[in-house]
Amino acid sequence: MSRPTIHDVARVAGVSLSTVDRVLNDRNGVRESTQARVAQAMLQLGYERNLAAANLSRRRLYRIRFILPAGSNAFMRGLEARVRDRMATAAHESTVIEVSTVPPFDAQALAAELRGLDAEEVDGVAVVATDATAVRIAVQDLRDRGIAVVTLVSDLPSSARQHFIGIDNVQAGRTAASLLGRFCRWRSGRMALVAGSMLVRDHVERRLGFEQVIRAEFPDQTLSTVIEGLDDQDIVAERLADALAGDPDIVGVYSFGAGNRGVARAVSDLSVERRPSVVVHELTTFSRDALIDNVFDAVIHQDDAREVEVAIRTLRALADGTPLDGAAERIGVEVFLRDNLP
Amino acid sequence: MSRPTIHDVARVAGVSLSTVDRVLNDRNGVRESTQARVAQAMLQLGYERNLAAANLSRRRLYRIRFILPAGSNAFMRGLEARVRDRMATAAHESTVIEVSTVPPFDAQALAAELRGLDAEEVDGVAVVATDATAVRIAVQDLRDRGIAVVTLVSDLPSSARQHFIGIDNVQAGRTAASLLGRFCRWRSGRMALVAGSMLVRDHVERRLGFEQVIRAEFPDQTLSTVIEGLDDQDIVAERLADALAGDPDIVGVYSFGAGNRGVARAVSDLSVERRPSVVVHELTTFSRDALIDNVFDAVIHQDDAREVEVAIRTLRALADGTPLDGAAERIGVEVFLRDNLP
DNA sequence: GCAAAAATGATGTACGTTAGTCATCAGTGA
DNA sequence: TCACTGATGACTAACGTACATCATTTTTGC
Repeated sequence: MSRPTIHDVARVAGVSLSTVDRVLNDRNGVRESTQARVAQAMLQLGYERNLAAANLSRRRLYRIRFILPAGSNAFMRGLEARVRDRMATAAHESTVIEVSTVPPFDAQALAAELRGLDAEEVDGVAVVATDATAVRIAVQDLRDRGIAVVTLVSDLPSSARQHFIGIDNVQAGRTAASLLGRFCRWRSGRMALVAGSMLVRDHVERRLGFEQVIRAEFPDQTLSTVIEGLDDQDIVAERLADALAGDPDIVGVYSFGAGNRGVARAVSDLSVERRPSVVVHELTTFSRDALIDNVFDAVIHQDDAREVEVAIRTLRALADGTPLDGAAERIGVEVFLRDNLP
Repeated sequence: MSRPTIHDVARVAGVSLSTVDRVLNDRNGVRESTQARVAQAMLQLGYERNLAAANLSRRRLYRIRFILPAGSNAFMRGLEARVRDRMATAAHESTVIEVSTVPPFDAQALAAELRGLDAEEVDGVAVVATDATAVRIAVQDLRDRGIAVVTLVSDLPSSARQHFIGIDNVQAGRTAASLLGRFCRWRSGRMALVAGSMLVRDHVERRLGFEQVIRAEFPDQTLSTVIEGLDDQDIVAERLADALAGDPDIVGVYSFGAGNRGVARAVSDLSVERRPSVVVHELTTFSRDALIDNVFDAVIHQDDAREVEVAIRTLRALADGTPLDGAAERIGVEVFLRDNLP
């Protein structure tokens, strides 16, 4: 009928409620043989603890900390906004969310912030990682202190983080190439790449993926050198305009850093026939408009609201040892054209 | 500090717990003036009922019924599998999921099934709607009896259903056109359309969206007549092969019904240079492989697992009158290329 | 001003679990 | 046999809410 309770388990195992409780919350002072009996009863009944009741009783709070880079990066500020949007709802689910920001690209600052976290105050951390050894050590330390850690948006490979929540950037680059390659299949030429800074791992990966696919599958297309736009729209506009002016064979542009406005300016200056196909990253009000105006052809996107949601769910699941469905929580590389905009 | 409880509300309003309870669960026998005092206290404290505790106390079960078309439609069987996958997890969230199937395209049978639902046994229904008046009436009737209704995958416009959970099929068609138009921008020709049956609303909408965009934005491309494949791969293969043989100018194929295998067979027979760009619907193991083999260029997809998830969340929210975030629950038109496959 | 009716309070039990205290009992070693 | 230890049981209060019962107060109609 309805789900079995600890009472049922106690009855079936022939022990008292207290003993079941002792086993369940593995407190000490239970003989192995009776532990086994209780475990057997649970198995037999298919007992599963009622988390809602348990949390009510122990007044559990899930305390989650998001650590994001400070600064003017539009994506990060959007992400922070999503986190803050989520706070109110989280309260209903007895989870307290806090956000802190650290100087971007500063591994020491990030490591220090992580070190400052206390297991008495935080159950889990979602961190936009800067890839450095100091950070890896800090993460390991957090785990040792019993704090769950997931990386968000930007991963920290071969560290002690329990999950990575974000897109596969190589795949993103491949997807862009797959699109641009097809867009330009019947007019071959050169593909221009616009990066933010090649010092950022994400950008390196996107480029890698892009070049892989263009080389392997679209041999008619050649790659021009990478334009470093430093995530600044004016610099992007200027350098890309130069490139386009200097090379009339550029039929495709893939911009995988910030500075979409700069890309749009440089492209719009060209006559419609000479315009390259353009793929950029991150759907924003601006890139959205550019899609609608047919200045951009496609936008590669990661759903930040979903990333936040998944981070919270993952950390909660880690906190109470619940299994979670990896496939369902996957963050995919999304493709937006002007016609499937949300 | 922590969230206020009914005790706090009672204290602040200067009434007893019983009275707060009466107001909260609007039982009768409370003077308007004191109702107002209690409401005022709640407002002042920002009281919000602890759903977990309430549900525990009243042993609430959310009873949800999915009603899907029977038959061999692969998408529907996949959807059903997703629902069944979700059942186990749902038990932990005190929700009981049931599935029933009805003969496809049979409005009377569906209406009868809906009529047979009892509010004593079901709180909410997620139904893949067949578009007919009988069904509309049955839905209105369900609502009158206090049962929540959402439509899934296929909508029932201007009915009493509270939400539609699925993709916008016009948008899906537009997206396909946007892709194919770009894929074939530099080699203009004819676009072939492969439908299942034009009697199904979804297919009509997809075609509509597709033609809109091709006409408006890709005037170089012309549309060939629609091939009706009747969702049968052999028929699709034969008719499409005929069309391709008869018209060497076909540069793009958009198939928006079932029968992807047939599309693949017809296309694969052509030499690589003569092959059109191909966009189809629904990511399955087959269409996935076809993407990888470069037989299909893109797949338009709706995430069935997500649809199930959202349906459950929506019905639960409707059951306890919680607001829900429309934007977050939106089902988007997804685009898959061989390089962003999950 | 009185009885009847309506509104409110007081109290207890329940939901399934956590967590504590204290008592009991069996087995241990000396 | 004694004192001691470890395992177990019995009981209680609590988490925040729902719901029922009965007693008490206030309001209403006359």
